[in-house]
Amino acid sequence: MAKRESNVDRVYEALRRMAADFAFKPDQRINESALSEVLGASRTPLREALNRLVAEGFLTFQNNRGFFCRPLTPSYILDLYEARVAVECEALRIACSRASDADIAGFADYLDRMEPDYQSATELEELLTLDESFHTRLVQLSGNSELERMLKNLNGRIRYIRLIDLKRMRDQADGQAPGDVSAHRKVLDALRSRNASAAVEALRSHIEKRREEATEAVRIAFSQLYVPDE
Amino acid sequence: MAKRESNVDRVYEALRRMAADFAFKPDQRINESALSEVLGASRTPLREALNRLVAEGFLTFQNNRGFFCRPLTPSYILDLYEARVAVECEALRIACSRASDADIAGFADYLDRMEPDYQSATELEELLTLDESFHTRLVQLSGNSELERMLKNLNGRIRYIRLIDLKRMRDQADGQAPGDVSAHRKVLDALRSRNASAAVEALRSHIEKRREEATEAVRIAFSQLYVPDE
DNA sequence: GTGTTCAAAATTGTATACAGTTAAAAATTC
DNA sequence: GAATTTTTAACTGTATACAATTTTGAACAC
Repeated sequence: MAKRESNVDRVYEALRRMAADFAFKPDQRINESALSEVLGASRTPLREALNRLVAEGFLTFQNNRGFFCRPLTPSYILDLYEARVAVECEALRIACSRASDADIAGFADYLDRMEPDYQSATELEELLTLDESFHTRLVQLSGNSELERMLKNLNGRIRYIRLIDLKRMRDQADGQAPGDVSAHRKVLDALRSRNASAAVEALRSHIEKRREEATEAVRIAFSQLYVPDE
Repeated sequence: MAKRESNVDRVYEALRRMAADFAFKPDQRINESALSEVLGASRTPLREALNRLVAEGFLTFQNNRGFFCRPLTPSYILDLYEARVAVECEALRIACSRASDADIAGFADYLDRMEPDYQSATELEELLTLDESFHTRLVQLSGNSELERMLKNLNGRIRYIRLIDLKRMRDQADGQAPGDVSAHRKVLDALRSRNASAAVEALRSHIEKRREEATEAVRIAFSQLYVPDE
């Protein structure tokens, strides 16, 4: 029986999760020796995994100084969401002209099946997974694996931001509830009628609205976090 | 005096160049020991560089089997060009609404200065660099470093395809000459008048036209390459 | 010849050692 | 006591060794 997962893969997955959840403090150096002990692997596979994460934009790297956790700044958040608009809207445009009727119907079914879960979800992680999977499946309808890869990367880096946003939405419940899928339905309806420009505009405004909320949520969370301590 | 560039950086750059120019045969395993000797470094930094390239999509990796050069297939080429449309068109849209007049004027100056070089360029590499820099600078006008990072990655992987395309354009000279910048001018004019939708459509059709040519050029190049040998 | 089995060789996976560099602490100067 | 230099410690960079795995190829059966 062949071993399916290598040590590097395991370490990589663990690190990605840690980076996505900001288990590392922003801009702080990551100590390789300490981390390798925690993860139960030597520095060699650890550094290979860290190099992957640098290439993917989760971490940064400086010569002879090591690996650092990338901090969350407003302009970084803006960049990530704009990149999502680029990737998702173009994927949707392609899907409108290229996806089969069967695939679109399958996507519609999926949304129907998920809606009850979406509205009854109590855990933020659960909500987040459902939201992410809507966007992922949408991009998959384009059949373009480069766009899919890009979205996966962006989603990984946006995860923490989304969590902060969802937390605020649940706590405050001003405006729409976290489980609102009406924006998703609007996109689906336009897709079903193969109206590319309407679909793209619906998706664009959905993502941009979420970006505004998220930026504000992160701003508030950080202002509460960085109270001058003494 | 601090050493600016590490061994990994040097190896990474060499490998990226090799991968972009298909110095490795498609789908063939990359021998780490042999390669480390060629590059004058041990396997440790070599593997770190290889891991970066896998994360960036230049190479693939299989557990216990090693690193492989990714083959050029028609659907892969399509995916890359579609991703370019996604990234560049959204960047252009953002640039239309956000770039300063001064930055746009600077971009126009750049195009004016480059046009003579473009038309007199004899080396394919030179033409390629000029074409790439137009698109890179365009994306930089958006001020979004994620889109810039994405384009850089795509350009790296498309390089070889573009070379094949330019070679064919020069050899055949059917249709437009390689040094034709009229499509670039059209994009610039729309950008200058801040007409986002016109600019985006001009850029989209430019990239898509190039994609069609490139796909055809690669098809022909490969059909000549893969003649049954005996 | 084709397919199978097994041994040998080659190759990858990872721990470890040590050199080179940076960061921290201590000593020194003003 | 603040700033500067020197010393020490910690950490990163990379070569190397060896274990685990895969590939190769020879021997064999049919």
